[in-house]
Amino acid sequence: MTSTARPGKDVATDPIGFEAHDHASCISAAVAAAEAHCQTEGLRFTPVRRKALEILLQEHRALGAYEMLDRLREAGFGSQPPVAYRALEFLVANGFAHKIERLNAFIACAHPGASHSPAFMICRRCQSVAEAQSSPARGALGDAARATGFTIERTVVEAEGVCPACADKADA
Amino acid sequence: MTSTARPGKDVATDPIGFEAHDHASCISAAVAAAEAHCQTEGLRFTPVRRKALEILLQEHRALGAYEMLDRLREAGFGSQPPVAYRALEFLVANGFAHKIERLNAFIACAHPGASHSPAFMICRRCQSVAEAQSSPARGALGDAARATGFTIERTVVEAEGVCPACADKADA
DNA sequence: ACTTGTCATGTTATCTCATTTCCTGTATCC
DNA sequence: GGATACAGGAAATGAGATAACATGACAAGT
Repeated sequence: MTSTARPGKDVATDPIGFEAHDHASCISAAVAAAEAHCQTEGLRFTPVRRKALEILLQEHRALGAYEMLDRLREAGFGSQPPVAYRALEFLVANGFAHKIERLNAFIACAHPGASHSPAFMICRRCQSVAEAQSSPARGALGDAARATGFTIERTVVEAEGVCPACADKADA
Repeated sequence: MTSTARPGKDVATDPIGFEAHDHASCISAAVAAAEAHCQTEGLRFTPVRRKALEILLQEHRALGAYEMLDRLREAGFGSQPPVAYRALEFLVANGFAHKIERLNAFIACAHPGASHSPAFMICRRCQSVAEAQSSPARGALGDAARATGFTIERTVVEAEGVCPACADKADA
């Protein structure tokens, strides 16, 4: 994992997105954006859901459902799996988070609001995940779909490899 | 050997999977091809591995590891999870099968021998899976990887949607 | 023929991930 | 107030995956 496993502090150069972040403000901004979105859509941004999103943003990495459950329990919420799964399902359904199929884990959306067909780069060394955009329907896959009459509704695009930080470590 | 699935020949770009098959012969052909490949590569195409591949080919759909385990047990092999997982791992490692991350399930490779960066189309109604080719490293994802210094080693590309057969059913 | 190393298989136990089911509270609408 | 729809809590279980260890098959080296 990352060198600095201290949530909430000194994350300024956190390599996880492969870039630097002003973490504290990106959290509050994302939460506020989610809240606003829920308001306009008539969705309920309840305490568990808010807390789950905060946790994902704070960790800034892919979190398993049971890790999420631990955090939620610490925060005083229910401690049974469905509590975490329901909150995560809500976040994913509304574009505030994504599920990384390869890891069976969840991560806060890095581009909330943006039109979404996300792609992920997963470091097999440090497990860090970076989010990018993709348009898989416009490549060979799209051609195949059109040729067979398959209707694409959603895509999972996940690249596994080595992030720059781990590559550097290996060189040294 | 059959009309549609000739391993080793250049069917590589056919998005097969939502089409008719001469099943019996496509199974034996694929098994024979796998056997030949193992021979030349010095790999051991043991009874469990052969049976596992036959099962995948026969079912012609994505099979969970425990379903596979059930079939293997019926066929007189060991009945503990590692038996199935090891056989599946061998098949995947050698390109005879693929794992569908979205389903946590395994399917026989539709283009054995072809250079492999597979993409899948998964019907959310009937769970059928078709295999196509993809080159995700050449699109937006590849650009993002180069921009950040991420080295792509492997990609998972899975599209979820509705297959032509199920779409027809819905129309009717 | 015997030993050694390697790989495959079998088995137990355990771990992680995910869902079903049922019940309770609480907003909202009429 | 009563109906209804949704959210959350809790129990139990299902489903996916692996660690750890023992045994068996087989080829290579002596």
